[in-house]
Amino acid sequence: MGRGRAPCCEKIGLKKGSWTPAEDMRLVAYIRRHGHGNWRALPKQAGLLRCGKSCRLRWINYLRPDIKRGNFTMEEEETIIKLHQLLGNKWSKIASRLPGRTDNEIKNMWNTHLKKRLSLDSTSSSSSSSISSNSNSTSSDPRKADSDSSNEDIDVDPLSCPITTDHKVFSCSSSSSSDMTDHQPVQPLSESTNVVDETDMGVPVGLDLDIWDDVFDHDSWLPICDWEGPPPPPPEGGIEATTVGGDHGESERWIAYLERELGLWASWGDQE
DNA sequence: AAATCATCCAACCGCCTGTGC
DNA sequence: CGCACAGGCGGTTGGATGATT
Repeated sequence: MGRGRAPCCEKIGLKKGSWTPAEDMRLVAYIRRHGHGNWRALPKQAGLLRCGKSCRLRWINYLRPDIKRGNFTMEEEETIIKLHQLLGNKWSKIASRLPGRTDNEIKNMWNTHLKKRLSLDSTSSSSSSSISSNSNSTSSDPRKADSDSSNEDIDVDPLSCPITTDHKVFSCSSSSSSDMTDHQPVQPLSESTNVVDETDMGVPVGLDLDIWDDVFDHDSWLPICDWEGPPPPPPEGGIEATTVGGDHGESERWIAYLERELGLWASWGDQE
């Protein structure tokens, strides 16, 4: 690209802006059923009036079941700072060392919190803080930082893989070049486990999806929270790594969680 | 209570890279 | 080898929300 390539999608008639819960559910349903082999073709096949890029971004940054949401821990922040020293603005590489965190999330975290914090640190203690000195050089102009020879060749993880914090961790069986945004495409569900129904609004039910660690007991996978009560708390504890094709109970629990997260619970209840 | 300002973060945009033909 | 395409990345934007006046 960069060679006069046409836009990734027809701009006309495609929706932009925030995603609605129904769109989210439709996207999740499609990906869990068919995988995402071709992002450009996906929205059409899934019946979404969205650009393929938009679908991909939404999936990676928000809908992927292995996303860890909630505040960054101190360990995570320190990890980001250290990795930024090494890698510069290579957010996807940094994200690959922080299981459950997306490059976008880390980038936002850096721009809104860590950069300020480091600049404050550097001014308050003008002594030789390697972090502040390095971050200054990299954050001012990331492209320069990228071309810096010290950052250039860090393709292989200079640290052990991955840097873990107190949360659930992905297996690191894949090669070092992979990262969180570069997982193998989600595999379609097998027919036997693939029970996807769609309501009139395209909301799937019976998906085989993963579940939050905080929401379900790890051994029994029974819900910890009261499902008849208020919605479950935000998944601050992170989510277990994906195991596509797990048992059906997982599906239902996950979809129940999604329904609540996306605010579809009430509307579904109305429909039934 | 209303207006204004500041902050956060989801999403978009444009460019780059990798791959197949 | 060159081209076209798709995926991916990083920078930026703008709406939403919270804080302050």
